[in-house]
Amino acid sequence: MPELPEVEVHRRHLDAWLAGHSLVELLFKPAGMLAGTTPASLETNLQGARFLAPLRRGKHLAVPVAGGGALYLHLGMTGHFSRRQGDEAVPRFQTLSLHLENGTVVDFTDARRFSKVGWLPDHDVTRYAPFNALGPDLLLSPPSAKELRDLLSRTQRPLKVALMDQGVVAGLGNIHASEALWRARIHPNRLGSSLTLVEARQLLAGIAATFQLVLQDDDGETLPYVTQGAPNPFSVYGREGERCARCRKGEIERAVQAGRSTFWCPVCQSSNAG
DNA sequence: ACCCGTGTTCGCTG
DNA sequence: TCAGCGAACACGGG
Repeated sequence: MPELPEVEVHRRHLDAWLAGHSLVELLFKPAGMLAGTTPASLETNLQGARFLAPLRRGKHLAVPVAGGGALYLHLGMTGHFSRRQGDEAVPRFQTLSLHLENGTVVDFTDARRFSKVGWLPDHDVTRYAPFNALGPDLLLSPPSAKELRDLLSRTQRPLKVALMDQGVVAGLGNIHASEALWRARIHPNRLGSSLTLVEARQLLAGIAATFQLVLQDDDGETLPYVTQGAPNPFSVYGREGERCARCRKGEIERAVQAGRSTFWCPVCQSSNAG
């Protein structure tokens, strides 16, 4: 369930579950593979591996292994990690299972199978694709307002679309891009090149706040996503036709940009809709 | 049965 | 070169 904050929650889980532990058995049902990785090469490289502290950049994860190299993971649309004891049933949608020396098993499940798994040849994963193509990580090393404005000023695309380009800034997906723009009171259709310094500052605050909604709510298992049957935790996402919770005047609108649904309040976010 | 979808990539067109 | 569009990937859920 992955945009940056959800992936960060998964990284914390992997840190608690994997770091310092060794692999005794690998079960792998090939889903998407990182270019250059084959199932056989992954199994060879992971044989008996001892895992170190996992790292995240944007929505990408890497778990370095003692002695060199790292397991690469991307959750796609529906990737999820869970943990069980070795004698418990294999979860539905399993794509990867890491059996550890302490008797626990860490499973990677992915119903929709858009996830990717791979092997990176070095601990310095940022040297390699896909890490080397990412813009600044919006949680770990967020740009300054000026840097963000400069990054966005290079494009004539709508802000919502530019913000989702992982090469511009890394971590925002379809939900949090709409949410952050709503918090910053900026219309999603504004061109990246039109963003002012003040607006860039508002946008950074909006991004931080929208991420915080997920990170502070981390109870270890459930993440606030709309598809879980829980009430929609978001302010505009999935709320087309509803009254804006902030101004109580606008009715949330929905439009498709770059093939993805964008939601916004036409009253709060009216600035130069362009 | 139909439509939608948290991500990413590729090909085509203007 | 850039931007926009549609499709593709594969499958569950409303």
